[in-house]
Amino acid sequence: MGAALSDLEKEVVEIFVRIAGVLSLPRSVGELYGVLFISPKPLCIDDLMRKLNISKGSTSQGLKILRSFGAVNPVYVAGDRRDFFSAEAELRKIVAGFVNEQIRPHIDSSKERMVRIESLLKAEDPERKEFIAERIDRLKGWQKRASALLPFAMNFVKPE
Amino acid sequence: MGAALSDLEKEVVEIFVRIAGVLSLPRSVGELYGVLFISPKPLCIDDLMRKLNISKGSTSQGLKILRSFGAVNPVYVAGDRRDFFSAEAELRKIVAGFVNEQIRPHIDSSKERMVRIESLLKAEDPERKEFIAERIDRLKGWQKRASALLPFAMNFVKPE
DNA sequence: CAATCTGTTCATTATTTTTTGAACAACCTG
DNA sequence: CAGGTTGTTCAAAAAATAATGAACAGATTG
Repeated sequence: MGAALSDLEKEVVEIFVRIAGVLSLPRSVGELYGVLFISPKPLCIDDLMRKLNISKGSTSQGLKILRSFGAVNPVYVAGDRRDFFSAEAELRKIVAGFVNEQIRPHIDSSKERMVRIESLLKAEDPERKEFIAERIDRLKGWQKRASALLPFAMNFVKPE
Repeated sequence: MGAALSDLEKEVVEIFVRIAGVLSLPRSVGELYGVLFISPKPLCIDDLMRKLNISKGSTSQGLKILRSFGAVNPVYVAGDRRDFFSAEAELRKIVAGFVNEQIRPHIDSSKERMVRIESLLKAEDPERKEFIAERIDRLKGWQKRASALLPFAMNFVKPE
């Protein structure tokens, strides 16, 4: 198990680095998941540091994030004190975890904001009121569709 | 038309600033769209600069981005040399523009990468080969589902 | 319990991203 | 075409984000 990444590993890691970018996660999180995803054996922090040339701090924090939405599972390795990890490969689980941890909070807070906006509307200048009311309705419609899309998307990701 | 934002405007802008964050767009892009979205009248660069206290450069660049995926429309105002803009309020159009401009390129490049990965697999050590082949298959499955989800999501956003 | 090993935390450093604003080009307008 | 507007560009500055690594805490082991 060499210290450096093979060409194949590099390509796979690159895929997950891109995905991390889309999801607004640090590059190192994508790197870590990529290496674990393509590794036949569970890896420990030290393996990951060496393979990716990143610091212990980044590795530890990155794994913490990956664990937080279930993208990585701890694996017990007999006779070794270190923590080992393998990539969760069931997309459904990862998506569910990610949505719950990183998406739901935003949705909730924007619902609260919408309530506030509707009460501010009342005090609005009559001239603009009609237009603004229309826009707020529209925005509510968008929000509703977005929340409806979420569970659908999660279901779309079927168990294999 | 006051220089500062009302409380209601601030709340609406805040919503779009959040959305911009999720989409990896600069804060100022969200601010600009927010102000335009809630404005009954088209606004020019100068209006936007003053309302948001941002520089002319940011305003110009932000509008350029918004135009690039059709989130903002130029509006002709008689007797005024300046360019005016209004927010595109049809979600379907914005989503379509955004997907085409910002998402498709990524999808395409990751398809190319997948081809490269499959050819690298051939040279893989037989011991690991089986496992890695399984992972690559899985990844291809994910990609396929993601591309299938896209058109569906776009269709989900129906015309009003 | 001293010595070692392992993972986490967090202040500092490095990197990336965004904003700024002055220079510029294009365009009116009289 | 001189003078005044208007929008764009881009080098430099500022701000936001991520990575580093030393200090630490807890666990294990002889």
